[in-house]
Amino acid sequence: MKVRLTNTLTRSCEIIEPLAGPGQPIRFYSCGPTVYDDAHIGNFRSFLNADILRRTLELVGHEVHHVMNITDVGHMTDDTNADGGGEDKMAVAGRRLLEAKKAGQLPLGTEIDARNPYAIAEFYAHRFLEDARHLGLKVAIEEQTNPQIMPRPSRCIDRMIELVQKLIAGGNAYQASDGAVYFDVLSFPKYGQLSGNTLQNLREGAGERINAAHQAVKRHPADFMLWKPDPNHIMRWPSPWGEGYPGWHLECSAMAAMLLGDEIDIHSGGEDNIFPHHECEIAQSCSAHHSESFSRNWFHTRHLLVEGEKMAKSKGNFFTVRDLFAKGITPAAIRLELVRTHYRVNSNFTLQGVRDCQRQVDRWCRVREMLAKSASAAGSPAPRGSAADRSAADADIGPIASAFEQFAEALCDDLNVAKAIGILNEACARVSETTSSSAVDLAALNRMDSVLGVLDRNTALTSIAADDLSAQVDALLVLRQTARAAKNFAESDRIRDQLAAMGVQIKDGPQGTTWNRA
RNA sequence: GGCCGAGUACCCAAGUGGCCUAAGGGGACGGAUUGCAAAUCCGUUAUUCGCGGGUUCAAAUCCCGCCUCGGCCUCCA
Repeated sequence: MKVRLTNTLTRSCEIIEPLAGPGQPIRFYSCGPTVYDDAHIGNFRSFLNADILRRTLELVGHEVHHVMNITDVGHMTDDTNADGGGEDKMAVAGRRLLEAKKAGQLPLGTEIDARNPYAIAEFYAHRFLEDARHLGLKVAIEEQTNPQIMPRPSRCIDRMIELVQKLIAGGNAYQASDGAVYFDVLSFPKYGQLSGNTLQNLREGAGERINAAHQAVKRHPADFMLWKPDPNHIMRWPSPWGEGYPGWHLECSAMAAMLLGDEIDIHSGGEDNIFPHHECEIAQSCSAHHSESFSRNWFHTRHLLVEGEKMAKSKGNFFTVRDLFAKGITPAAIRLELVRTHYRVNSNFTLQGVRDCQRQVDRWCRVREMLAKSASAAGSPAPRGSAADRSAADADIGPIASAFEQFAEALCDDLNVAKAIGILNEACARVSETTSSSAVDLAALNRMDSVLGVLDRNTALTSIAADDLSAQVDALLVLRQTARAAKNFAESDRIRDQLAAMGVQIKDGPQGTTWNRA
């Protein structure tokens, strides 16, 4: 089975085969977060779709070398001056942290030097990795044993300087009269191929955000910065062009080449990365390495709306994943809500949608428990490798196992997650408790979940405060059970109402009463 | 102005020329179950695909026009 994926560069759906040859790993680079604040659900939609792609490639047997950067350098606040002006976002984050500290809003035990940009980046990078692992981002889980797969640009400045030197030597970059080094877009005729923003189109567009004074020193208005000398900047390094900092397109070109090679298979990011970021990366990488292409396939996830509107702090519809964890929503439900809409369509994140996903995952978990119970009761081992064993298992193939091919095929078809979910649901409805195929079905379900990544993540992250609650709830449930045994239903219902007022919903089952936060 | 997407039931969403009188989930409604609930399980829930034309034996799917929404055009996932 082969994975087909829409390539932004060619605008067509293409089969993914390792560039290095059959059986070789797929080299996959994802643009990761910039760590001057907590990542929000929109960021995670893009990261999780990259994760689904990676897991789908693995499902069909590819080895995937996946790298995701954690950007801690080079982002400016001032959008009217794209050539490196404005304030460093780390400096702004430091001020914000300082204010939060004064207001007593930082979590207990947080000690951070808000004047040190590296400490700020480290603080948010750590929080990002926590969030990412909760949501099952495989690259972040692997990072624990192999830290280099999530590189930090601040530790790769040498590679960036080398790249700039190569570009200058090759005639693709120049130092302007303001001291900054710029990429010469006229030296790269394919500029604009990815985004459609060809130099011709850019000129017609006559962007109003271009600052005339800065444009004056450049050979072409679209030339972009590679190195900015600035002895007063909060994060700066020595370079042949003076102490300063690198342009923000440089990091991915340098780190992808360092960790994956000059040409890679797939490069991903959010749709807003298409231009200018990825367009500029292509120009830099191809020019520096004298190669035809930088990445064979470009994978872009469209933006997320929240409750039908563009996400914005001022609208009150801005969520970080931590906000949602705090509401008692499980990581699995958030993960599913963020990946169930096709990656090439804008999705609309809603709290209702998260609840839908929660119920969906709960149901799959129940099916899995049932299969596990039934399989262990039957004592039937998972099918072994021998031909005889396998044919015996085939005779007994259950609804989930027989849906597996279709499920995988849906994912291979440009990551049709919604269709795959539909196939799984139909199969779940046909699972019965008395079946001799439980072990086979269970194995198939677990394989499906190796892509969905939700079944082992369906537990709410509880806080310290929650433990007090559970002690109270348990005490009330004992009282209620006593009342019910005495057929004092008025009292038992009163206790149930009291629990409901505490935000606790209860279920009477054959094994006793269970509860959860409503 | 340039480039790129999208409009399918109350909500989310699959379907890109005939197997579509349109998957799947949520909700709602009906049934089973329950002391009553909740949860669970079963069933019902779009003759119709933004609007108007056209092509075709056949259109949600192709073509033309229109309307609406979203993204990018040097902060951004």
